[in-house]
Amino acid sequence: MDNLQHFHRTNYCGTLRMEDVGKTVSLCGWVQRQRDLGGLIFVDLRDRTGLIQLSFDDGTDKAIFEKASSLRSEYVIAATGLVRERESKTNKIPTGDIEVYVTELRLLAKAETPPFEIVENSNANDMLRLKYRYLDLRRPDMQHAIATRHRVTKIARDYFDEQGFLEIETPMLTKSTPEGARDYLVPSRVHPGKFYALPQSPQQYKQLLMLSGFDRYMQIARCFRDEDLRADRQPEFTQIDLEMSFVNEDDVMTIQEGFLKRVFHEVLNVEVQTPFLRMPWREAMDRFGSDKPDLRFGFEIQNISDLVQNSGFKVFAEPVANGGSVRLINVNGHAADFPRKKIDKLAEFVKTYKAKGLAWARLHNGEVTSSYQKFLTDEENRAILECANAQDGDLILIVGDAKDEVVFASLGALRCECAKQLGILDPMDFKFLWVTEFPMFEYSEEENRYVAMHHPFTAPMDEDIDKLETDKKNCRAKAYDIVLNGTELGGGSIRISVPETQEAMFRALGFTDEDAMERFGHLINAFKFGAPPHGGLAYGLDRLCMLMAGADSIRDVIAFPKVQNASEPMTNCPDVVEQKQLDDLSIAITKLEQEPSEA
RNA sequence: GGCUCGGUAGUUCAGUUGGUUAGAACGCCGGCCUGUCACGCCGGAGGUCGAGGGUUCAAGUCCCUUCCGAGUCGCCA
Repeated sequence: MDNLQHFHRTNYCGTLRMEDVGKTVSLCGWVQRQRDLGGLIFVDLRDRTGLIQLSFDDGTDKAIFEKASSLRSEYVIAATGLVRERESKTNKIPTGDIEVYVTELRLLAKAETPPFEIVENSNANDMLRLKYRYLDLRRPDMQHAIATRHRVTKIARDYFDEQGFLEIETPMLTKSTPEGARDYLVPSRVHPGKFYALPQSPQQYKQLLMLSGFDRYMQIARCFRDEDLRADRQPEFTQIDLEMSFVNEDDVMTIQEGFLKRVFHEVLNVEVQTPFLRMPWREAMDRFGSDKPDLRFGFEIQNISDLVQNSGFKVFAEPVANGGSVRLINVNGHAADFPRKKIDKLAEFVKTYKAKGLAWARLHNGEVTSSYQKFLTDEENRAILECANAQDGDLILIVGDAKDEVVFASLGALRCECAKQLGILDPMDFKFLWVTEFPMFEYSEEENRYVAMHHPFTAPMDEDIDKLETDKKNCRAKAYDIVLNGTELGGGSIRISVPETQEAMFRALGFTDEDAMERFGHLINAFKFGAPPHGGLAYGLDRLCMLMAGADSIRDVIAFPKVQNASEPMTNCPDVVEQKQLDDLSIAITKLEQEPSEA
């Protein structure tokens, strides 16, 4: 094995071009592939910038030629040689017109055959990729995704610095919060039986920083939530966290639009139009059945409750009579794409969202077939199609339920599912939207009370302040989410800065004064000492990067992510610890996980 | 916790109504080869069909249990 003594890299592989012909260069990297033609050997050398071809022939020193002959995929080498034009140029990679004719070759490390090929667009399964994540990260698309993430955070720091924000770190060991997600707990050794919590977000600290007068704060903040995973949810994730003093909603949103415009321009060369569309939560629900609507396509929701409430068809009439509604979407122009079998699948799909069924009408070749028309009068049938603005070729999908939430959830998910199945979603078409005027509260069936939809420090809209305790259902918040292509990119609000309002909020949530003091005493006390009006926002950095990288999961933009059961296949954490460690922490294990059999 | 889909050479997959010795491609190993670039040609090795149990003369295939993964509902202030 060779070493690097007196060897100095002069260039990265993927950056060499025709104008470098004639130069002597020294390169380092991994062997992508070796092609031994007998008296002639080619080696594709890879580093983080790309590939370059090395060549060896009968003019090459014999020892070097033999060494080149022994090279295998993923061996680590260093080579010095002359950049020259290739004899035949068939390769379209950026360095495809040149090669390096090697005069010195050092073998720095051998490599076992990797469990999957180190190539772009690997189709190796996720588990295998994660078990050997360090190899997976060698692949060009992962290198690109991680580099993209770096650029996004770099631009965030630059942009917000220019806007007068200070980057300030907040603690990772904090106090457990009563509402919201489950906390990850950290036992205290010096306080037996007591625990820190890892932060779900730096929310309270950043508000206190406003109180301290820092005026504009930002942090690339790691956050932790002990909840089940999703394609866009990891137990630890990263926020671009921001807070500003002496601002209203407009001020916050305008600053953010500037940031997103710049990130998309600099990273993707995509020009984003500002200001973004703004839409009250109520309208988003009514039109799209979602608080994070994807605006890349139509299929908007129409309410047909009035048209069918008196019909003899119980499936339509009863939901309305019981306080719910009947609504439809028109998947216009796509009746032919949804034969009966596919509609049946969609009916199964909406059951996921607790819909009892799916009524439908297809307008195809001048004929109307539907699952419900025989139960309705001609007039009712006509009214429904009219309301849907139905033309020949359209597909109408109808859901009714005594609970509006079920209707919205079903149709909201259905319109996205249809668009997905139709393949009309362009990942490089970026449609931003601010969703505003969120409800302050949502009813928790589990807890039998109203809970804060955002968090308990969110300010109510000025005109709704008196509804805080009298009309929780209709009380709206100064809260806003930034939505991109059906994904919640971030959310924020103007915070409560008036102690009396904060007290009213705690009362509204059912906290006694003692509860509130015990849990948020530091904040309540602080606010007595002169709190500036303030508000902010936090982005899910992982989601932003995922959308920018065109990835399907935030795992693809996180170097070392966790799998669905919150474990990490490479290091095998979480894992048992030694009894001594538990004893130090005064912790006794009461329930042991069953030992899994070998998979 | 629920639902759906999946687990077969190193990898990605195929495997019929249950029926001979479980296949392909790529990768890997050996040999040949002076312009390849998904090099080519010849040869070879490689399998606890996730695990356990059951039905059967016979199970990769059918049944039960279980583990693992993906998606999703619940959950995620």
